[in-house]
Amino acid sequence: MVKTSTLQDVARVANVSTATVSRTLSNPDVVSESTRRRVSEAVKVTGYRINRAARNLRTQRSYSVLVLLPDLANPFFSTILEGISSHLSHEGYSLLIASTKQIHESGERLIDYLDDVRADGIIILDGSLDSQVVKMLKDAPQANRILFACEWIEGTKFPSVRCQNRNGARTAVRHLYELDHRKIAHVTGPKENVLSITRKEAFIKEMAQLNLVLKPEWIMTGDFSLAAGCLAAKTWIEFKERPTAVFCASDQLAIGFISELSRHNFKVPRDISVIGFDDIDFAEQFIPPLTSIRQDRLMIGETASKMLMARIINPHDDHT
Amino acid sequence: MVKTSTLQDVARVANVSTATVSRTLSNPDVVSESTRRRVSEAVKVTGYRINRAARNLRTQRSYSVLVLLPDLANPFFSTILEGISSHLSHEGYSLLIASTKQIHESGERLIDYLDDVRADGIIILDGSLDSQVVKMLKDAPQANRILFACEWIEGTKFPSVRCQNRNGARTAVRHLYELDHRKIAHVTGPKENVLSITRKEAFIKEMAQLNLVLKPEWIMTGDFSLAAGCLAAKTWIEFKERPTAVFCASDQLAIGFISELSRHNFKVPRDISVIGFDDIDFAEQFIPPLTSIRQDRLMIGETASKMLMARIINPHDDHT
DNA sequence: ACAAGATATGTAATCGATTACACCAACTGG
DNA sequence: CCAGTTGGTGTAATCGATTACATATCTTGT
Repeated sequence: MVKTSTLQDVARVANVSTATVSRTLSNPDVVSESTRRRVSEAVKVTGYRINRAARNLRTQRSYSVLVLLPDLANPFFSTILEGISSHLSHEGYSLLIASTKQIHESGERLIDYLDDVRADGIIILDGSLDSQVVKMLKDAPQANRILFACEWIEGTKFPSVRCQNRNGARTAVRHLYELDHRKIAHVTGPKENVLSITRKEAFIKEMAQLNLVLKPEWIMTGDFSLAAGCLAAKTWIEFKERPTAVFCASDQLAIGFISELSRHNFKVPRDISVIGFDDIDFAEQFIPPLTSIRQDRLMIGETASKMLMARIINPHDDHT
Repeated sequence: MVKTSTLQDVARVANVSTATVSRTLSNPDVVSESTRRRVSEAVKVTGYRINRAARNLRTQRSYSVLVLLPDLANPFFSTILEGISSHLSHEGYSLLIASTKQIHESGERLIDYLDDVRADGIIILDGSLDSQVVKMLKDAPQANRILFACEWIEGTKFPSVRCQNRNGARTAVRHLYELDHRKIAHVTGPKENVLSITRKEAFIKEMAQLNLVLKPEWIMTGDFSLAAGCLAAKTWIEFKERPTAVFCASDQLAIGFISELSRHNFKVPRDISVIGFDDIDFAEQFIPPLTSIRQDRLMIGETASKMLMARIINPHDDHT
């Protein structure tokens, strides 16, 4: 076992009390210039490192935040994580990660993270949480230290940081309209997903706004995946009257769509214009004809982290 | 502030001492059947949840592991993370994440995570750590609670979990050989990267083994990226005598290579066979002609986690 | 010169779980 | 019948930092 030096050791060397050392470290302004120097010196010679476990116990805080993902292996979330992580680390907080699946499997309760001082707050990136879990979270007294990012759950009061879903969809349609497209199709995400629904609604609304005809079959239900994109492409090929443009609810869909078309010797944008949603790096580099509605995921992560931090530090505000 | 009940509360309700409650919870076999029942009951009625901060302080352990990544936004690591996370959660451990960049920026020292009881061990997924940092880690008394996965650092005694780089490269060459290819090119990863170097060496060795001619210019230096793959494709096109197959050190390279070729109306595998390395999901689904050397990243993560856990629990073994 | 305030520091309780040690009762074998 | 063992439980110290409160010293204004 490695023995690190404690506050006591520093106090002894600096010839002051532990209280003074603690103050010097966490609130240097209240101690005198000379003590500050002596303590700093003592910290240096003893190689003192604070013991977080002790601080956490005393302050009942962990100085860390839990991020809950639906699935760690999904690259979609990594940029958001990067945003969160960067802000947290800047604030001296640590980042804990868990996946919905594992929480569920291990029979652990999400709220326990807050209860047992493992995390000071939770950011949830999963809009399809079990409704029982959601209910428990909603009613918990610590609910104000939980927020959603990217996805959210309709009908709860949890704050959420979202990208411009409505606006994005509108922009996509406008963009295609300005390229003189009048027949525009849409490939949606999973049926029950809030993002899908929001984007689809905005799509329909904007089509109406522009007085464009929208045949029901032009809205193809997918699930954000490449495979669904391929499927949609096959459907499109079969149409008697083919839309000249398609707005896909994700880049994965769009890429699947384009690649399936190219397998059937259709060319983008010669035969059809495709616009995606998310702006994943991979797409950007790989499929030049793919235009995408940018989601600044770094920013989403950072904003979420900032909001949560504000709530942790000032738990009584309701931050409306 | 939410007041959760403590061991004391449970003890009072069950009419036993805190010691007994603690024992019941962590080591049920040593208490009598009847106490066990009374305590469980008391836990239920009080809604007791252990306070980890207190336990951590007392036991000087945090029951969590830090994973250090070069860059969170790189999707390559997410599957490894999934493997690590799943095993940790199964063992009741938490997963802390940090990126090399942020550690560096915040001026924090990696070893502090072990020193200040934030983490019990560290898994490093970054083979290009600053050599100063590595040195500090190597000499630290807690060095036996650090290990590498995927990448590693030559010349250190840190254990590392690796995929079959040498074997993979050999398999790739053999595979191409069996498809009757005799002129095989190689696109490498970043020059100084251990993975690149290992794979390149194995490639060269296997080519020699099979008595195949290997022109120096057939080895193209890349950096694992799509862009580098595109570049390599352009180089290939320029060759007077074109190799009929190419082994790319990553799937990204391979995809870039294939897509650049298709832009110049070359077809895979008609004009050239391409084999990648990593087996990223995306590639698999999207580029059917791409064969790839599978890296079971889930397994790598899980193995790393297991190894680390063994070292945490039994710190004096040297686990040779 | 002295009350009132400001400034700096020390004393000691505290957070909540773990565990070494002590203790007692019940049982065993000779 | 008693020494020795076993099983079950309680007492209290402990981990290391924070902080309310007490105390001491120094200013400052009148």
